[in-house]
Amino acid sequence: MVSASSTKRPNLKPLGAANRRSGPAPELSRDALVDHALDLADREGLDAVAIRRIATDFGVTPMALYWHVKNKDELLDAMGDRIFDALTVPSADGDWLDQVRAAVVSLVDALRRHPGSVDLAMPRVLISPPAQALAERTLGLLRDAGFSVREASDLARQALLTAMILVTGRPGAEVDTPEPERAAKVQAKRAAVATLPADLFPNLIACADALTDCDDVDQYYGSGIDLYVAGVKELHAARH
Amino acid sequence: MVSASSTKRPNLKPLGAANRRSGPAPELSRDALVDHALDLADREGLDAVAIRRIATDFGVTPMALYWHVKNKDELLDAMGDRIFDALTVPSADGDWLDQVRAAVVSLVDALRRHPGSVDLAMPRVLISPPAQALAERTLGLLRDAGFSVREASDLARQALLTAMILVTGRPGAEVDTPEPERAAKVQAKRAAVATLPADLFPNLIACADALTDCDDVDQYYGSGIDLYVAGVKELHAARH
DNA sequence: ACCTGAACACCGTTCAAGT
DNA sequence: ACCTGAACACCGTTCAAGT
Repeated sequence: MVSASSTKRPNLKPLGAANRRSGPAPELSRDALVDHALDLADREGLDAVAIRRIATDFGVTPMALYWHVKNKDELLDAMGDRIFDALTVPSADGDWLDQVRAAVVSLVDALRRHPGSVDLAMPRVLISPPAQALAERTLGLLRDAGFSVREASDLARQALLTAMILVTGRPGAEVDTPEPERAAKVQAKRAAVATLPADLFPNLIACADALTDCDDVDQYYGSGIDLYVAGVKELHAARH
Repeated sequence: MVSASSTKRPNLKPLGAANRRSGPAPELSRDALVDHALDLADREGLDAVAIRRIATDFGVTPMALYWHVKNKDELLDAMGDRIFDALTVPSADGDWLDQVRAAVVSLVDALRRHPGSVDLAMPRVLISPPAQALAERTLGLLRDAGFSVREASDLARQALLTAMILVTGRPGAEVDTPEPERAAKVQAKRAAVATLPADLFPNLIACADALTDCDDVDQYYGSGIDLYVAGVKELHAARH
């Protein structure tokens, strides 16, 4: 019952562990590594996911990580896989278009949990089992609706891309920048628009606030998904 | 008519300049810097855009770059702006929906020229003058068609995101990975799919090739843009 | 105006060695 | 099985100094 890592600590630094905020610095393990990396990416951006940085967060030397993970790429891949682990394949009832919508919704929901690591999802979508399951379902829906292999593939890919881009490109969610300078960037954009001649750029000026911020997050995702589903519907209708 | 930089070269390395492939290593200047950085990103990915790396490409010390550019962020911003410089605002004739399509096409065409730097575009879209012009036009079209400020803003943003994602996510265009390992990654994906039970994943198996490669690039972009335009059309029709 | 030298605080990774 | 020490080749950036 002795608290882990209280014994046998070399007398180097004051403590070495949890000196970063929000870091309880738990037992080192592959899972703990991936979890911490995902958290880090969400809080400070993907660039903050550094072997050395994570090592000090765990109170350990950088090389310790190489026991649990082959190299940084493998860590990144594991993060991508972990994102899809939260994926739930929706139940198969309702209109086929509703089911397509449900698939995109579940994709968006999974990605929203780790906005800082969304870019890691694409390369793993054909490898992660839950993602494979959802892909199979979606492709089946599209194929049954009459789309060709090429069309269904393109539409399914677009579904993932849409979900990714909604999360990544959400205004007000620049994940990699801490509050002080994030506000400065938004300010810079609005300022750049504000100096424009009002007679030449009436619409841009009118939409500046709507473009740089996002009052209702759920309706933002809703309308993004609506656009995709509406596109699929229209393309399907145009096939006759 | 003496060739530039042939005089007064310190006797350090053999030559120091153009030792990287494809590098004529021209006169150092802000424009040359940005051009080279864009090329680098297209050939080897955005990570290859490093101050020190670029410096050696120009045959110069890293600190020399800081005269032409405040820091790396400013270089990245300049790259984003340069992408939009190739943007042509399409002529204003035809159906409003055709004009919306033309706007997306021109966006895609600009982004396709620098696939490695597409991610730098989003933060500059409200700051780059050509992008402002296209945004104004697009927002005007959508507003005139009856969409609200919020709707028009979301749709216009989605247009940019769609263009970005089409270029970024194009199968067979993993920009950051040189040929040897790129083929290996595609192979890994297809292998992962191939080992799946054929009775449970018929569609995924049937679509594996279509998902991992892109035979006809122009039709790929065409159908991606079609989906967006069809979505806008359907959303517009649903407003009555 | 334009560039260098030296220095600092980072980064990923390998390899041999410790327990 | 799990971690460390030392080393290597990178990275962005600052500051004082050169021409």
